Amino acid sequence: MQRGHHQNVPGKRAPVFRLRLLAWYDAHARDLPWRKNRDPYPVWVSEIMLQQTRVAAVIQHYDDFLRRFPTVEKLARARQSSVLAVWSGLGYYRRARMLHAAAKMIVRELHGKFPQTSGDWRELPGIGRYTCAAIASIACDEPIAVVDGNVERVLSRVSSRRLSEQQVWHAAEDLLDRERPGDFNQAMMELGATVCTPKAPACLLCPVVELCATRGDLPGETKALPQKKREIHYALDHHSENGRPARVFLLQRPRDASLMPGMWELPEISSPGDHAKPLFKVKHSITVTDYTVSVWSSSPSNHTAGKWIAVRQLPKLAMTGLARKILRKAGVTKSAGVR
DNA sequence: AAATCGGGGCT
DNA sequence: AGCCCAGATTT
Repeated sequence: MQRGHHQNVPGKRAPVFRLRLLAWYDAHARDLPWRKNRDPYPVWVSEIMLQQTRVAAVIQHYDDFLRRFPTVEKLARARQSSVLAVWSGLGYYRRARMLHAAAKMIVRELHGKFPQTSGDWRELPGIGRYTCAAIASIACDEPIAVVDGNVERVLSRVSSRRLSEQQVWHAAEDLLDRERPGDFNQAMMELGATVCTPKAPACLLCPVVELCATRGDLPGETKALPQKKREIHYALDHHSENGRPARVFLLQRPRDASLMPGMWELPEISSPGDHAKPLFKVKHSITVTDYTVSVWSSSPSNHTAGKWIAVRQLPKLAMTGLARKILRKAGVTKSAGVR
């Protein structure tokens, strides 16, 4: 009887939780591009893009990606470099390679038919415990719960306990609305992203505040990763024709580099040399390092390796996000919308 | 279990 | 200047 410790939202209150959460979601769900339908392909693409990536960042790439690769067949037929070019700036480029590999598997091995269960989705590269459940609940209506950073935070606040990974998944499964699993999962994440935020949660706006044990406090510890700082210098060299940028000198990263292998970037220079001032500076953070980037005007004679790339080709080139940012800021390329 | 993989936006 | 995000894979 008093064994109810293991229940996070007590069983009797779980139906109320579902009702209020879904009613809130029906009224407040953000109008996101991947919520236009429940077709497996766009849902799958969105879930891969959303791995460890904020909604706002995904929105900037999602429509471009689907325009370029409207079907799994088109994606499977594409070159990897084309896929990476559209992915450029989104980060975690392994996701793009695995998405591409999975598309080939779906076309060649599954004859273009998408998996219909979370277990079958799980077999594909780039799809782990979270993603297979997210896709299957949304696109296949399979009653399976997801746990991401949002869900974990919501559930630990609601229960006022720090839960092991096993416990979180169990709690999410208990709470799941089995009639509308896809909406329920998205509602949990939406609540975490927009109301039950890491800091300063908006409990006054929360549909389940009355069922919440903490109402804002988060039990347990936070893990702090040390963020290193580095300065780095790049050489920017470009030709102009008719007063417009025509070609730019770029370098391809080694194919076997662990970080962004095979992608194009500006040549790095060890020191600024005699130049008094860089063209400009930008800030950029990758993995655990915050870079202060200085961009220097440079003459061709300094270059040994690398290639002159036509500016018109740049949108189709697998460039690093930093290179894209620099070229945009330098006025070599226009704003992000160019295809 | 821990390390690795991008990048950016908010506090 | 931290923090941390609709995680998966490798070691």
